[in-house]
Amino acid sequence: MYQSTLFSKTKKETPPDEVSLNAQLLLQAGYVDKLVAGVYSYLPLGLKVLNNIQEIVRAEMNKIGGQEILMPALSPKANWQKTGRWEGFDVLFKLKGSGDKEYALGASHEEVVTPLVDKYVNSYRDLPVSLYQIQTKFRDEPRPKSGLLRGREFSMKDLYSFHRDQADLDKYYEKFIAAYKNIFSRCGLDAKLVKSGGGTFSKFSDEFQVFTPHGEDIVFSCSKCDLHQNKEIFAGDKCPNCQGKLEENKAIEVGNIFKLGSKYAKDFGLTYTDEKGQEQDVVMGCYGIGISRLMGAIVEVHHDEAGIIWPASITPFKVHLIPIGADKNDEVKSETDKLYKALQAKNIGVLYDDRLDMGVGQKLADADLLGMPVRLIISAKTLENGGCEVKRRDSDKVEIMPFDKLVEHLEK
RNA sequence: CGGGGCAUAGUGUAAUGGCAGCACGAGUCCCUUGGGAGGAUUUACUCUGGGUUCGAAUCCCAGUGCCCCGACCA
Repeated sequence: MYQSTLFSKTKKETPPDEVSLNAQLLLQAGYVDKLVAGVYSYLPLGLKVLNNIQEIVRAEMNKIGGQEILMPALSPKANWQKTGRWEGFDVLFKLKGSGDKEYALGASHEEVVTPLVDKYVNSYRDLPVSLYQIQTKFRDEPRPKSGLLRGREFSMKDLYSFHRDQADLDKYYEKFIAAYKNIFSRCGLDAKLVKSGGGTFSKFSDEFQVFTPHGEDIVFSCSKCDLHQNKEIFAGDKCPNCQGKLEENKAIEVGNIFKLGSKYAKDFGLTYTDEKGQEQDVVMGCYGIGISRLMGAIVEVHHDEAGIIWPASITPFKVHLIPIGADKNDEVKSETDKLYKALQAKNIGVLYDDRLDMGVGQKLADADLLGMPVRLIISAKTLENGGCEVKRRDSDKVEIMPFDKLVEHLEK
């Protein structure tokens, strides 16, 4: 993509009132725009990142048998009354339509998915089944904060699994833990599985937490046995497993999985008939990942003083191509154009800084801020040296590489 | 939902109760290309509603919004 045509622009100054790093960097670099507290627009580059994260999540969910659907964001009051969450879910957005009919904006989808599954699941032969969606969630948080980490409207993947009994759920639950670990590591994050307090309907849950100084959760980790527990449920000073010493860390919750049991199945009469002709309650699990929060968490972890450092797996473009002196030097211009086409032909994502009226300092500062993993510079100097300068965003090492080797090198 | 801070041009900031200014940006022109360069010229601003005052960006009251701390986070 030509940078001169890019809708968003970087800002010279960091937003002065933002403290959280992901908010500062994503706003300054023009990845997102804030409409009101906790509500963001995703601009062209930001949406690319979000989509890349979604694709990783999709791939891992599909791999373990998840089937993607899309449920409505709007749902009728009656469904929420059935589960007791019309009144019981503090952050639920409620609204009135014509004829004073009342609705909720989806804050979670048990109230939609359970009656949906009830229409199709009748027999033990129909189980297990896993349905997921990637959708905008709405929660009227009392205090949105920290950029993308806690919003009133955010992108979430929620999967619901349905089983004939607890043993089957337990078996699947382990698969999800493995899939979640893959997702986070593919996104460049080291997420720890943390035991945590559950909500109203389950005694405990498992959270995936990324340790960073700007997290809002506190996690106790055992130095000996790799047990991690949320402060919510545990506040002693020794590991309950092995009496090892505990370390306290701040962390961001990027995923949360629950065993729901039959609570929602009972509310909606979701049952199946077993081999003996007996009617049984379906057992459910629920598995969430905050897609937009994940994007914020990645920035919290991957950055330096100059800007963002995107992991290659989710970067909007792999390469930032920057000519220097292209308006004066025809060869610089033509070689850069040629390389741009060659990279595109190989499907290597490339942002071409073709802005002619911009000083080199500004271009390089933009490149650092925007954070593409590979920076390529072509100038009279690099052409004299036989090629193009290659620098990775996460290192200070600079090397000159001939054009014929370059494309091949970048394909790796 | 309790507490604190802040609110001036598109952005960032200045102005004892007395002519709202500067920088960046944006427009036009010139110049410039290895770390936000320079010149000429144009452009645009006091969150909302009340009050005090001869006079309010400035003081007072209310509201709204943003950020931060806490509570909350199925």
